[in-house]
Amino acid sequence: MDAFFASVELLHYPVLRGRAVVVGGRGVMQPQCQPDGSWRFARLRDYVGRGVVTTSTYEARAMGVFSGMGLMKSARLAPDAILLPANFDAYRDFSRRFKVAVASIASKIEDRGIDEVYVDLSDTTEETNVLATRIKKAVFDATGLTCSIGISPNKLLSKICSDLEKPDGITILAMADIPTRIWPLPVKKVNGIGPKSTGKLARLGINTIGELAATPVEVLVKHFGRSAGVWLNAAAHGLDDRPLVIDSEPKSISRESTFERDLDARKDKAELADIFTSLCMRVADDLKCKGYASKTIGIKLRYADFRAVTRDLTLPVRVSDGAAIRKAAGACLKRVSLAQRIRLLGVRASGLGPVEEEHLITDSVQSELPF
DNA sequence: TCTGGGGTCCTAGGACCC
DNA sequence: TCTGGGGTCCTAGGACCC
Repeated sequence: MDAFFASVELLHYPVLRGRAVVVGGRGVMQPQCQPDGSWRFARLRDYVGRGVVTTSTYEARAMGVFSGMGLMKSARLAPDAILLPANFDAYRDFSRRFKVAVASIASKIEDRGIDEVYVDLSDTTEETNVLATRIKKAVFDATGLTCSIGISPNKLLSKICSDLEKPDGITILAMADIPTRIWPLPVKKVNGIGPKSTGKLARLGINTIGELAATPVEVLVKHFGRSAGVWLNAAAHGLDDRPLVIDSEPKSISRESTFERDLDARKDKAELADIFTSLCMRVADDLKCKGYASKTIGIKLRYADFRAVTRDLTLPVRVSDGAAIRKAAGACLKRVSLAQRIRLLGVRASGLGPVEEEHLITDSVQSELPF
């Protein structure tokens, strides 16, 4: 989907079309309808806090404002940009609608988060461009939103080329097009090559996917290890044999919160305890809502210097209630240093499985006996 | 004025078992 | 006296993605 969250907001506030608009932050003022029928919006320049840009319109991107950037920093680039609070319920609703629309045309779908899917079109006989146009129309009819589609022999290439003609694009790519269309691109366009790998490759003088393809695999293996080196080489040649993952179960469920100011384990004890308990309760709610229980409870702390630590505790049986989660998370908390100020606290449940019934737990305890 | 929140996957070491 | 090899589970950290 193109600038998904921002585009959903524009459906709601069409007066903002063509403007630099940013979605993000916490405690951002909801747009207010004036007596004369006009809207009053928050401005980026007035934001104070630790929020980041969740999505920005293409007009805002043209000013250098991208996802993940601190709002205070982006305010220097685009002080007059409109700032809207995120409305995740609406985005989830539009997400469901766009996926249903795609599914009405192609049933083999891999869910890749709120605004992306992979679709297997290999069984179709329809002309590719016609098919892509039909999918885009179905999505637009269902949501009023545009998307961009990349069609290629595999997921790696489709992901890259879906981005080439954004917004509202269709890009069809064959293996023979790789030298002209893929190799000139920077390596970070490959899904899986992030900031760290991009930096490391740059230090080796490798900046484009073509330069990566021209690098002997032994050189890559030497610097990135066997597994990553071989993968980098294959990716640069557009090779990817991963199948679509049609149905998948969640592996973990977590909640975390960054504080408005860094908190001190001693001075802000009560506040931290409240936040910690509430995170545990939210994880418990999420687990129950989705019908899971968790064998491993973990915590995450981020200190004022942005260093993060995690601790895990695996329990004898899966749990899903807030009290049990809090108890396990509390035990994890005892194993981290609380000498430094804290900016983030998180609670995570993994090792997910069905909620165990009382008699099953008893059975399993009994069966543990060695006689 | 640094840097959200919800995830997945990988690596690597140690415990433990057969 | 100087000690295998394979497998699984657990833990911690880190890279990456949406």
